[in-house]
Order: sequence, then structure tokens, then C-alpha cells
Amino acid sequence: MTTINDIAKMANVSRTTVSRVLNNNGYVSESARKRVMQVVEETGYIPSVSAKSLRTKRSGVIGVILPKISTETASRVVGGINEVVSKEGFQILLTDTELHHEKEIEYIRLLQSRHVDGIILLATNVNDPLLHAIEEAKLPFISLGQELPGVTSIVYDDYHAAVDMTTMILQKGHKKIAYIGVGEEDPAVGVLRKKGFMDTMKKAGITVEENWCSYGDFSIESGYESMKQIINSNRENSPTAVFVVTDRMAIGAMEYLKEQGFRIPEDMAITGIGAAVMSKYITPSLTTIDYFNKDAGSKAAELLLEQLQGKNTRKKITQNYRLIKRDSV
Amino acid sequence: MTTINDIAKMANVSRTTVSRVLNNNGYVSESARKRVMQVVEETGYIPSVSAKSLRTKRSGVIGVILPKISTETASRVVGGINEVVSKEGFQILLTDTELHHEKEIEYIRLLQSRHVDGIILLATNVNDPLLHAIEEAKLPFISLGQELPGVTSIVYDDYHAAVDMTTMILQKGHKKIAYIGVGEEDPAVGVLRKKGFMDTMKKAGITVEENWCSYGDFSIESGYESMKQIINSNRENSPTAVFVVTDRMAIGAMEYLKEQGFRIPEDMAITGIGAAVMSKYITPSLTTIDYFNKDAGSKAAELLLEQLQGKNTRKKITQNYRLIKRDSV
DNA sequence: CTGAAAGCGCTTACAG
DNA sequence: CTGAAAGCGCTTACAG
Repeated sequence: MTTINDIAKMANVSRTTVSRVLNNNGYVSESARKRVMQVVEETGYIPSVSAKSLRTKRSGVIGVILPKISTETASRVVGGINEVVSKEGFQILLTDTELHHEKEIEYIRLLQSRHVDGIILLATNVNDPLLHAIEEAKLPFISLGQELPGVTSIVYDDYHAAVDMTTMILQKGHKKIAYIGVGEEDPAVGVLRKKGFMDTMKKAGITVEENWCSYGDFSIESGYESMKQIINSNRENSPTAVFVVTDRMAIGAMEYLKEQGFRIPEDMAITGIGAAVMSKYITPSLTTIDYFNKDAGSKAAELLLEQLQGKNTRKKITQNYRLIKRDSV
Repeated sequence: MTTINDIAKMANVSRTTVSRVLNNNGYVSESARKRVMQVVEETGYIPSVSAKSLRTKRSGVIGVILPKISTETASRVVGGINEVVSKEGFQILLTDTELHHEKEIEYIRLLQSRHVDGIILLATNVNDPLLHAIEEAKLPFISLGQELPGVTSIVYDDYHAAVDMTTMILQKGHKKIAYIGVGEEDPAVGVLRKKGFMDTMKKAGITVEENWCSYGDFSIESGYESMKQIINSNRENSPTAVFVVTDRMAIGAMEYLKEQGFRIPEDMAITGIGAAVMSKYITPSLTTIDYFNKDAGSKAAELLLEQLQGKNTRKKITQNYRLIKRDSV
């Protein structure tokens, strides 16, 4: 392999000079620069990032921790992150917890060992060991999707999104509204969205029956099962609408309703959250909320880059959202 | 930062010994090992991968070059890759060409500079500079999706998939079958799938009218436009079915057909390729072909790992596929 | 404008 | 079973 020493010899300069022209810093005479550049061209020399990184303590790599790699949300967010960091010459090191919370901590340490310059975590929960690990890492750090105390966080406005959606359903005249959610380990999706829904119902003077609530695990199938359960346990007093906390689960729920011969929205209105592409093309098209995931990713990357430049602007940013009214309500 | 030297001092051994216990090679007395491990625990010591990689010339990182990061196919493939490499302690460095072919070469060199141990390229085209760059890199290399001469390639069976699908449409009694494809820069999707379709039609003694063919760019919108064009230029002699080379474009096409009041499949049958999740939930559900993208990713990773172990098994592997019959035909 | 030298944190023959 | 020493390929004060 060609190294900086080879280049130096061939260009008849010291490796200090080669380093200077490559990094474009310090004084170098035009003639020296030219000779070096030419040799670099000829040899196709590629500097070793490991050596550079060992020396400078910077790697040009951003670590990203995902709950699940092959997910629409994740890929949008990563797309957004990549768009901004790649412009600055950074690469992304991807890491996938496959929804195992312990792995978040493991990966933080692993990314640390790889000298990443910063980490973006798509958070799905918050717990003390995690916060501790983040603190220990002493690295620029962004949390996306959950508010982590003491960490710059970008959050979706889950509460108000749920409020708006519920209000909209109520305005359509529905009073008997079922709820399909996820577990409360997830403060954003499991707690905040539910609270938005419940608060709004309460304000409207409506009590949500216990057996109008069901819980899934983000999968389409679990939406199907949740819907089934709600329908089956309410033969007498069926709801006329259902608020679902994600598009995928809503799509599963629709699947069940269609199978059972329900007309949507006449017999049962339904809504999702997330603006999956599918939501637009399914029949009927699904009323949902766009969280602008890609923008959130870009925003996260920008904040991280800011931190890298020493602007320690620890803060919480709430993304805005957009309610997309379609045919399912 | 804690380094191996700190650990050595604290454990009262040389750093050679520390290295030995950390990497679990060479003889170390039980007592020395214990002391080292304890200090490592206490300090939370994390070895520097840059230093290690500089020394060993291995980084434990696999570079992946994607045509587009936020795509269902890409994320499935990456999921598959990750599943196998992470088990072996490798990380993935992601890179996104955003469909700019030149960037493939740029990224190969970049990954090289980062001392990745191997590269997996989701190929969308084949050209000489690319082949040259791969050769130059002198790195374990896998091409996925296109056959690259001289490079271990995993390809989908585009030709036979298209043949099977076309045969199936013909068996349903259709004779006037339109075609929506992509450009021929893409040998797999643009050329092979078309050839499978055309050959089968020819064998059935049917000529495909020139204006029954239209071309898009993989996007849903382009499918919509292509369908529109075919319908508009064939008011007199309309096809009764349309073969589309990707699910997304097929979904766009369906959108247009529905808007225009066509009943699917009665007035127009339609098929896709790719088994996007959406294909299952759209109405009517789309007949398509599952390429098992995730398996392809895992397979690619396995082959790469084999190459890393020196088994230089340069070969071409053709993935199998499965025709999924649903309601759109 | 230029270069010699130190040092980043590891691993690995080599010698004992 | 253990350690001293060399060296991986860079960058960066420092001196000129």
C-alpha cells in the first residue's frame, strides 16, 4: 500500500509537506504542492483514515442507533441524516438494536470505541442506565423521537398530534371511539399519544370504555389482532371510529374490518399516524399525520454538527406535523 | 481517555499482556488475566479501534453502497446484511449514491480509505470505470442485483421471473398486454425483465405494439404517468393487461386506472415485481414476485465473510423467487 | 516555506 | 507465562 512516506519520497519533500498539501493547511510553495499532487494522482494514493483518526481523535463518522433498520421511519430519518452529514464529509455507521433496549447501551460503547465523532439515537424508551451510558460517552449526542433529560432531543409533537386527530374525529360526529396503541415503555408513542387522545375525549365529556382499548407492537399483524379483539368484545355496543397510533397498525386494523365486511368510513372510521407511503394508496386512503421524519433526521444531523463545532446548545426541539385528511374518516 | 498503558500500569503487567487477555490469544496466567479484567471493568476501558486497525489492517467494518438509502428494497437488504455481519462483530458503513452512478466509484475509494474489510455494492448498472475501481480496490467485494464480470455477484432471476409472470397473464386469456419498464442503463430491471416479457409474448405469437410500452424511473409517480400515456395513446385499441417491472410503478399505474374508473382486474389486469409490503394491502391486492431481498442481503454478507476468510470463491449466485398470485389479475 | 522528531494506542515477532 | 521494542501511517508543535 502506498503511504504518505512513499509520496514524500517520490515528490522529493518531507511527509510533513505532503500532509500539509493534503489537508490544505500551513504554507506550501506552489511547486511543492504541484509535485505532491501529481504523485498523488499517479499513484492513486488514499490516506489511511485509521492513522489519521488515531492521531487527531476524529474519525469523520457519525454513529446512528436504530431500533429497527428496515422500517420506513428509520430509512427516512437515516436519509435525512445522511443528506446533511455527507455534505460535510461524514460517514454514517449504522447500528440496529432490533428493538432490544439493552443493545442501545452496548452500541453506544461500541461506537465510542470506533471513535465516532457523535451519535444520533432513535430512542424508543428512556431509562437510567441509558442516560448514564450517554453521559459516560462524553460525545456529542442527539436523541430523536423521545425527550431524554440532559440530552439534546428532537421530538415529534405526539401529544398535540393526537389531540388534533381526536378533535377531528369528534367533529365528524363520532362519540364512540376505540383506541389501538402500544405499550407504555415508549413514552412518546405509548404514553403521549394516548394522553392526547384521552384528554381530548375527556374534555368532550366522553368516557372511553376499557374494552375499547387494545394494544399492539407496531406490526401490521398486531393492528389486525387489536381490531379483532375490540370488535369481538363489543358486539353489543360497537364503536364507530378507531384511533390508531401508527399507520401500520391502522392498516392491519383496516384489513380486519374489510374482511368482516365493515365499510370504511361508513361503518367504522379509522385514523393512523406517520404518513407511511402506503397510507396514501390503500383503499380507502388513510387519514394520518405526517411527522416529516426526513426533516427530523436532517435537523438531528445539523444539531450534531453544531455540537461538533463546540456550540453546546443543549435543547429540546419539537418538530411540527401536518394532519392529512383523506377518505378513512 | 484510558489507554492500554493505563490498564497495564494499574494491573501491574505489561501492555503486551493486557493485549493478550483482551484478544484472548497467547498464554496468560490466570492471576494476570483476573487482574487485567478487573481493572478493565473498573475503568470501563474501551480499546481504540483506530489504533488496532492501523496496526492490524482490519477494521471490522463492512462498507455498503446503496443506490438510495430510504427505499424498501435497500432497507430489507441492509437488514439481511446486518443480521449476519453483526453476529461476527462487524459493523456496517453505509453510503448512498442517490442514484448518481459516478458516486459508486467515489465511495469505493472512500471506503477503501476507511480500511473497510469488504464492500457490498447494490449495483444498478455496469460500466468499465466501475469494474476498474473494484479491481483497484483489491478488497473482498460482492455485487448484489447485477452481474459484474469478475466479481462475485448475487443476482435476482429477473429473466425467468418476467417469463413466469407473463406466462401467467397469458394463461388468464389476455392477449393485449402493455409494458411499463425502466431505462436500459439498468441491465437487470431495464433489460432482463423486458426481455423475459418480450420473449414470452413472441413465443405466444403476439406482437407487442410499440405504443403499449412506456418507461418510468422507479417512482410511483412515473408509474402513474406511464399508465396515463399508454391509455391515452390507445383509445381505439386498448390493452387489457399491463406488466409493470416494479411494485411501486404498478401502484402508481393502479392509481391512474382507478381515477379513470377502470375496474381492476376486470377492465385492466396489472402485475408488479418486488413484493413491497404495500402490494398486499392495496385494493385490489397486487400480484407480484417476491425476490427475498433480505435473504439476498444475508447471502451477500455470507459470501463476503467467506472471502474475508480467504476462500476466494468467485461465483455468481442466482436468487430464487416466488410468484404471489393475488387479486389484480 | 520546510523538515526532523515525537507521539497517537495498539499488536506482534522475538527473547527470555 | 511475560515484557521490551519496533512499527502501523498519520499530524503537529517546534525550530529553522
